[in-house]
Amino acid sequence: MNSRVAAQDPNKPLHQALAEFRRQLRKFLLASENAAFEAGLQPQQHQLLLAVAGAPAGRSPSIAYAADTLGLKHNSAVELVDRCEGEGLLERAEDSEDRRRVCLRITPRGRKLLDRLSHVHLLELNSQGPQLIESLENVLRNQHRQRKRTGRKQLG
Amino acid sequence: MNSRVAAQDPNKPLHQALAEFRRQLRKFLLASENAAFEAGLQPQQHQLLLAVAGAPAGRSPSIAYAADTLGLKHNSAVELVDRCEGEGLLERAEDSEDRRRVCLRITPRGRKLLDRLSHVHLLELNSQGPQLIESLENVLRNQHRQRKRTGRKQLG
DNA sequence: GCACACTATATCGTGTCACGATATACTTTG
DNA sequence: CAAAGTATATCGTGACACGATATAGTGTGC
Repeated sequence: MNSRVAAQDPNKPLHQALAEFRRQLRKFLLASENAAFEAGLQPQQHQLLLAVAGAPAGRSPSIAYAADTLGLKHNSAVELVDRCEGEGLLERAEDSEDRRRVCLRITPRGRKLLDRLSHVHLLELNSQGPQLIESLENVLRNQHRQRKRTGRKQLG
Repeated sequence: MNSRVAAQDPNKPLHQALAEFRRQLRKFLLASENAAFEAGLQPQQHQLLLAVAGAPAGRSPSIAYAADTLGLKHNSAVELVDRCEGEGLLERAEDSEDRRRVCLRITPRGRKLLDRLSHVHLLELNSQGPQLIESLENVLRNQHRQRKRTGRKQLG
């Protein structure tokens, strides 16, 4: 065995596929961050605006909602909102139903920036989305090959 | 005009679609980070291992390669390698062709952890990959609707 | 074979941000 | 209204990415 140079690591194809997928992911995320920077926002600020603007119809976008959506702890969300509010991107408003809650509302300025950013993202995804999908599908194709070696150890 | 409660923001469908896509993305990224933590690694350490293990055949994985792949500056990559090396996940080796370069090599321990993580990621993507793709395609569908309002301002 | 520009890696001080622990404000329940 | 539960806020800490800078190796012209 040990055909030629290869056969070094039977998991290599999987690692390569996953690495390529992450590469595509990062490419998009980097483009997104750059777009945010160019608009004068921190990436996280953009994400918060998007989360608030994209909140499902019936749901009032609170701090807790933001934390959940962005995968942050409550306190981190509070701080992020502080920063956004400080730059006039959004504002805290009273929640009519529960006065413990804060209802986040995007300012005209924030909305304008977000609209522009969303447009940029649409274009970006339109152009590199297919590659992203392909790299993901390529990972999944790997799974089939995996099955026949489930349980085996790599040769030590 | 102003039909019912809606019509508040003509960009809302786009924002919602993008927000949902980011939500899917974060779901995967969070799952990935958790998997890394459970293996005792920082997410970035996992990414570095994956990048090194998934390097294209001919390419020797240097610091610069790592920085480029992970979207980091050189110095940040150096620090990340320091941390990984400190935990015995990989080691610096001499590059035979260019002695300025460092050739990153995964240790047996690092490889074992990475193999396990890649397997977990494969399962994860197999189960939530389709949703990710769908949310992305849903964003792209939005683009068609966009065309007919290009250039118009939202009603003030 | 040495001065030069160029590239790769390393070090250090700084700033941002997420976090845990904790505090405060409001709601609900009894 | 007391107690328990939930939402938001504050503060100190730590991880990490960065810019600026330093060091080491490579290639070129002469």
